[in-house]
Order: sequence, then C-alpha cells, then structure tokens
Amino acid sequence: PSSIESELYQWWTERALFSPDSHAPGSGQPYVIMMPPPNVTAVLHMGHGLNNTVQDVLIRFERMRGRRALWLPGTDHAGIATQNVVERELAEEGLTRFDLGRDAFVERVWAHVRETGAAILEQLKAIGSSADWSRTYFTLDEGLSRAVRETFVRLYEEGLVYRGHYIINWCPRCLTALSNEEVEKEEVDGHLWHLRYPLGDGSGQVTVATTRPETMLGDTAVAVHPDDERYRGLIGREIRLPLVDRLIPIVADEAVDPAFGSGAVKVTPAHDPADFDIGRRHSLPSIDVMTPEARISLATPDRFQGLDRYEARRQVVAEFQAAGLLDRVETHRHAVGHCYRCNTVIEPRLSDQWFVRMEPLARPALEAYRDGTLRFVPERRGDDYSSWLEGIRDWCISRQLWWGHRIPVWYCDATGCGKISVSRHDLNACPGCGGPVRQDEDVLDTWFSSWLVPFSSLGWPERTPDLATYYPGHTMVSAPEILFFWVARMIMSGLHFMGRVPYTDIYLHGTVRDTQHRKMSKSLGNGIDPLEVVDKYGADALRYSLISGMSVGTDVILDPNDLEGSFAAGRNFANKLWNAGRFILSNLPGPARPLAGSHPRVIRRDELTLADRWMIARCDATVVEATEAYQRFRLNEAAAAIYRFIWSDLADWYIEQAKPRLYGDQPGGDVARAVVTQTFDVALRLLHPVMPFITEALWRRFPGRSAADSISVARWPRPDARAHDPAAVRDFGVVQELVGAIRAIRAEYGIPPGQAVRAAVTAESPATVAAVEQERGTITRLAKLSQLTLGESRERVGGHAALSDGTAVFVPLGEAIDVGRECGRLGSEVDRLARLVQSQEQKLGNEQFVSRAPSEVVERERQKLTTWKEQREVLTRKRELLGCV
RNA sequence: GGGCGAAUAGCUCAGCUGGUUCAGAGCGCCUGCCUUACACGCAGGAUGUCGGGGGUUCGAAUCCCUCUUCGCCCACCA
Repeated sequence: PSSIESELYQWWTERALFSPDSHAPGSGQPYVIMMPPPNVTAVLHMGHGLNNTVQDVLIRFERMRGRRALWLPGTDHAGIATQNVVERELAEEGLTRFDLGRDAFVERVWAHVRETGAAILEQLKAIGSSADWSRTYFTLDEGLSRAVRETFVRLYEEGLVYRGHYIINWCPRCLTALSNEEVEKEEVDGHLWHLRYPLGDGSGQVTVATTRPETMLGDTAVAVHPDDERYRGLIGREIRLPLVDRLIPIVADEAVDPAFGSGAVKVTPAHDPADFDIGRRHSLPSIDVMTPEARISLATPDRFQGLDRYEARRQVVAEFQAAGLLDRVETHRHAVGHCYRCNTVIEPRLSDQWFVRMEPLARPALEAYRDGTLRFVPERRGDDYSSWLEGIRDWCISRQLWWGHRIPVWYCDATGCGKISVSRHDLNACPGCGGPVRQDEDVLDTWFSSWLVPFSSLGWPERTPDLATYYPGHTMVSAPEILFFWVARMIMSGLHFMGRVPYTDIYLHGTVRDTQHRKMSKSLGNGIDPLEVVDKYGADALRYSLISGMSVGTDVILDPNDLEGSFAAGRNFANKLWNAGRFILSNLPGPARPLAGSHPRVIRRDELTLADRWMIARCDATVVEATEAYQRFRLNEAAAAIYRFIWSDLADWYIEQAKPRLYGDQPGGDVARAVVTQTFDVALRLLHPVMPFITEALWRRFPGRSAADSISVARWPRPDARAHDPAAVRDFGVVQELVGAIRAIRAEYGIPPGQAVRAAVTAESPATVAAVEQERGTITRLAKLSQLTLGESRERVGGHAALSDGTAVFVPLGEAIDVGRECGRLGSEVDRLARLVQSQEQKLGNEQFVSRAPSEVVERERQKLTTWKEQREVLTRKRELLGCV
C-alpha cells in the first residue's frame, strides 16, 4: 500500500478531482458535507479516522453518482484547548501568559499554530480523505471572524445577546467560564455533611445538609419550605452562622424539598445556582468567598484565607466537629461537574458574562425536526435533539481567555456617559460622547464560531457564489458527543441567519472503543494510531475494517493490543483484490487491443455460458444491493455485499471456472475476458468509496484507460434489466452445491487432492440436468473428477450426498471406502431427514397453520416436505444397496 | 432520579417488515493442500439452551412484559 497510496493521493490532488469546480458547471446537483473541523493542534486518532472515513465514503459515492460533491474542510482554533497547549509550553520555560502579556501571548499562539500547521489535515489526507482542500478555512480567518462579529452584533440588536450577572460554570484551572455543555457530569461517591446551625438567640438549632461545607463561609440565609410544619415557627428568625459569626435569616422558599435531609437548606447565593435564585427571591446578599483559582478569599475569617477549597472543606468540617456542631456525615453519591478540557472540578461562580437567549432560536430548530425536515440516523437520536432543545438554557458565550474572537463590545469610561457599544468594526472612541473606550477583555466561546461554519465557510456575510451554490448542504456526519455543542447549534444559526437548515440528514455514528468498551483516549493509553495502521496495512485496510465493523448507531470496538486481529480483514481483502486484479490483467490482451468489441453488452446472449450469465446477474444484484445500502447509510452492508461479490462470486467461482477459457487462446476466451473485465470494473467502482487507493490503482491499469482517467470521477454503475437472470442464479447455484458436495465427500474419505474420482448425478429437474451438462467441464475440474455421468450408478460402494433441490450425488469409491463409515454417515443423514419430515408433517397437519398462514408460505412448506421425503427415500435405498444393517 | 441502547460461535458483530440467507460473516481454532493470481491463500470442518423467566401467535433470535448484566445521555434534592 505505501508504494501506491501517497503517489495516487498526489495525483488526485494535482488533478483537483476533489473540487466540485473541476466538474463541468451545472453538471449535477450539489452535494455538500461540512467536515467537523478538527482542533488546529489535534493529532489524528481513531475517532477522526472513523468520522472522516464515513464522510469520505459518502462524498465519493455521491461524486461518482454525478453530484457536484463538496466536502468542505477546516480547522478550529479551539480556544481553551489551544491556549492550554501553549500555556504548558510556557510553563516549561517557567513562564505564565501573564508574564508575556496579552498581545505577546496571542502572537505566541499564532506562531505555534503556524508552526505545527494543522498537521492533522495532512494526516486526514493519509487516510484518503477527498476533501476540497482549496477551500480549507480556519475559524480565526478574517472572513470567519467577520461572520462572528456580524452574528454577535445582529443577535445583540435583536435582543438575543445580553450581558448578565449570574452563576456560571467556572473552571478554576482554565480560569474561565464554561457553557453548560462544556461541563461533564461525573457520578462520584462523596459525602453529605449535616451541620448544626444555632439560632441567633441561642434557643435551639437547625440542621442543614451540604456536599460542599466550605461554601458555608458565604451563607446568607437558611431556607425551609413554607408548608413544613417543623420549621413554621422559625421562619423570619435568625441563625448565628458558626465560624464567621454572622446573623442570617431563615426564609421560606418553595424550592426547598422538605423530604431531603433535614428539610432545611443553607443558602449560598454566590456559589450555587439554586441558592442564587433563592437569594434573588428574598433579596439576600451574595458573598463571594472564593478567588478565581478556587481558594478562599478575603471576605472570610483570616484563618481560612488562601486555603484551597478542599483544604477549607476539611478545616470547616473539623471546626464544626470541634464545636460539637457536626451532626453526622453520610456517604452520598452525586454528580459533580468537571471541565471538559482539563477535568478539573467545576466551581459555580457568580460573575458578569455574555449570554445568548436560546429559546427563540430553538423554536424553529425544533419545528424543523417535528415537520420532518431533519432526519436523524439512527432515528432515536432525534429524541436527544428535541429534548435538549425543549429544555434549552441560555448559552454563556464569554470566555476569560486570550485566544479567540474578542468580544466586539466597547465600554466608555467617561463619567456621565458609560455607554456600551456593540460594533461590527473596532472602535477608538465612544460613539456617544467621543471619549476613550476600552474593548471587553473576553473572547467568545469557540463554538460561537463553529456554529456558523455551514455558511461562514462559504463567505457569509458576503453574498458569494459559493454561498449561493453550496448552502444549504445535505449530510452532517458526526459523533453523538457533539450533537449539542455543534450540530444542533448549526441548525439554529442556519435557520436564524440563512432561513434554512444547513443540512437535512444527520448521521451520528458510534464511538471507537477498546475491548473493555472504554473510549480510546491518550490518558488511558488504549488508543490506536491510525497512521500506524496505514503504515502497516494501508489506508484501504484501515478504512475497510472501520466501515465493515460499524453498523448504524453502534460503537466500533477495536483491540489496541491486537492490531493484526483488528485490521486483518481489511488487509486480507485488499490483498485478495490486488491479486485478483493482477490475474485478470495478466490474462487480458495488451492495451493495444481495447476490449470495446467484446463488451458483454454487444456479445450475443447465446455466446454466454451458464457461469457467465450467473456472474452478470450476480454483479447486477450487487450493484442494487450496494447502492441501496450506501444510500441508507448502511455502509457496512454495502462493504459486505461487495466483499461477498468479489471474494466468493468473482474470485472463488467465476475466475476459477473461467480459467481454462482465460489461459492462452482458448475458445470462448474473449467472452470470459469480457465478462470478467466488465464485472471486475463494476466491482472496483462499487468498492471505490471504501477502498479508494487500491481500486484506483487497479482500475487505471485496465486497457482502454487514458492517462487522465480516474475512478474517483467514473460513473456509478447502474442496474441493468438485461442482467436479470433468476434461472442462471438458480442453476449455477446447483452447480456450486454439486461441486461442494463432491469436495465434501472427498475430504470425508481422505481422497488425496491429486486423485481424480468419478461421480454420478441423479437429477429429476430438467433444468438441473441441463445445468450439469453445460457446466460439465467446470464441475469436472473443480471437483477433480475423472468422469461425470448423469443417471444412477450400478455401483454400490461410495459416498452419497443430496442437494437441496433433491438431486442425488454418488461418488463410487470402490474398495477405497469404509462401508461401515458410509453406512453410519447415511444413517445419521436419514435420521436428520426423518426428523425434518416429521416436524414438517406436524406443521402441515396443523389446521391452524394451513388455514391462517399465507398460501404461498404453506405451499413453500409443502415443497420442502416433498424434497426431504424424496431425499430420505434415495438415501434409504442407498443404505439397502450397501447392505447396511 | 428520568430517558435510551446493547446482550447471538472463543473474539468483534450481521440478522431491517415474525415464515427461503434462519441460526450467519470476519477473525481465531481443527484437518488436508506451496493446485503458477493470492499461504494476507485454497478446500473441508467443529463450535450456539440467540442473557434468564413469562406472554402474544398456527409459527418468535425477531413482537410484548419482567428480571439480570453492561454502556450511554439528560437532571440545580442541597
């Protein structure tokens, strides 16, 4: 593979075959897939491998079907992830980004990005991805940045972007706010501490339960349910908050669940979203007791200041215990949020952030699903989509990072003005008073640029020809993990800014996992490097193995400890195909004598042998099967159908039976060559989306191809009614079965491979008799016979078999045979048939069945019974002849 | 706590609208073959209470209920 793949890829690129511009304009309807842009610093892993292979299969399929296929690639600046990479680099030099300052840091990230240069795109090429690289974008490009500003400003003008003071998810390591989607909930076994809070007048106490005792430093109330009898008398009274010695009120709030814990809850408006709401309802103060790094801040007693949140937790608990105020500690399983980039535990934090009001955007997106505009594969994923939209919450889009699209908002500091300006272009002065302005320090969520990709990558907000041609697109191929991050948001932005959904088909494939069903990851060390597989077995083998191991909606399991086992199927198949191709080519007349004149379409039908007709019919059936499977996103089924056709039908049977005709200058050779060339050509085209390299390499070698011809733009095969030939399929099937039966008898009796045997065939059906006559040579050769006779043999000793159509086969073996053994074999065969006959008679004797089952089913079952009875009689007679006891 | 998915050969999985792919494929395993396209191959073969139990039906791997195990998603009971 390595000797052909990179060379072919280069040739494809030089010919610009992956660009729809290279096709004649208007030659077909556009077909567009937007590639999920990998992070600019990413290294190719199996997830990318699977995702991009699927897209490549679909785009190549549609390209060959004549569509103007555009697969649009790009990279994502990946705010947090990329900033983290460069900050780690700096840390090795003993520096932080603050040492460099904002401008120098951003320049440093750019340098890093330019230097590593989206290596992942090169890696995608190595697995054969036929994206249109001439259109590659980067989410921080000028054009896409303009689109980001345009959308921000428009949404602001429409009242859909706002600034607010709320509890958000804060990562104390990345030092930024995160959206709800960027928080990964993880179930952990934690504790529930029950703390006693004394009443202000010392007349008693109230027990509250918490999973985060350190937050009590910022408590500003205790809340109980208004109807809770136990606390009715306490509402309005005060608690003397231990450790900080502050008087806080007891309030009544419906949000409190009387059944949980003690029914009383501590309220920390600055550190819990639910408490924040309670605080607002009761006009409670918010006391922020933590720094951005999640250390205890100044607004607390001295001894806590500067403590890490977990140290503070221990200390608070210890002090409660010492004071006799720790009621009890329970173990408690609950979900804790973690940062999706660094896995640090999220701290809910009160701060000023920018938000997008989502409900107005979600409504049309939901409608597009409900009215059938959007189709999900697998269908059930649509439920995830709609339930997420139904419960959608506002999107926090500001990030306290330096790497990203800076928020286009300027604040005027002039006294008496204080205007906030949201602008499409940079401002130097306040539009209100002309005074000095400063831009918002924050950048936008990375996903705020990627949600625009279906149109921003085509030039929006400019009205470009690309935008007119390629929006809306068609298929989105993605992992379910980014359904909410990206896919759903693109639909919302597409509807809002373009008035149409960006695509209609959403294919969500599974996840690549190891044999323990763990997601492959760098930290677990259970990953497989796709490039290592490409190196060892070739991109085609990688692709085939991924595609064939993947059915709609299920995960792909691969064994990182057994690359051979995981990819042998693909490698073996590629090798098989290569050798079949070499064999066919070596038996064709040279390129000087094109085969046009011996094309099967112009060969007279009466020149075709039964095997030829069967091959052509099988080929046609495979075209139908594979095409339908590709269309239905059942890529593994397409791959399996083509595999079966190439390996079993073409290599094992057709080529084997045609060899005498193919060798040298034999009669009928031109017909066999035409059939094998035609059907192999079709097979290569059908397989090309999955195994692009080897199919191209072989296809180009066939006579009649010009140097410029590429299979990647060759026409997709169409079904041909003339190929339909059920009789040939059935009759050649009998031939195959017959050969198999004789081979089995040979193996059973240990006949040496080199020794020919005789065979007698007793067939009732005239079609079978004719088939055996027509393929006499094939049967003789493939079963290694010295003689093939039709009709009953007078010999008694030998091997017997019965075919499914009732035809009996007898292989006389003279003294070579062990009579006792054959008697035993026949006996068990007769028994098997007798059991079948019995259950079948029972079934047909059942009046319910005969009357209620469809008549054709009943008829079919009757037919089976007849065949089995006949076979039983034949074998019983043989037993008698052999003198079996 | 809610919702969803999976469980079929040693392994990874097909089996779509109950009855002709009905018990399958690939890998692995066993036997025999270096038969000149291919040993990454050829030929032949073994292996299954279709997770357990119940039900619907003339008929269930397939539909329904239930249990068990595994996985995923969602969720502000502190």
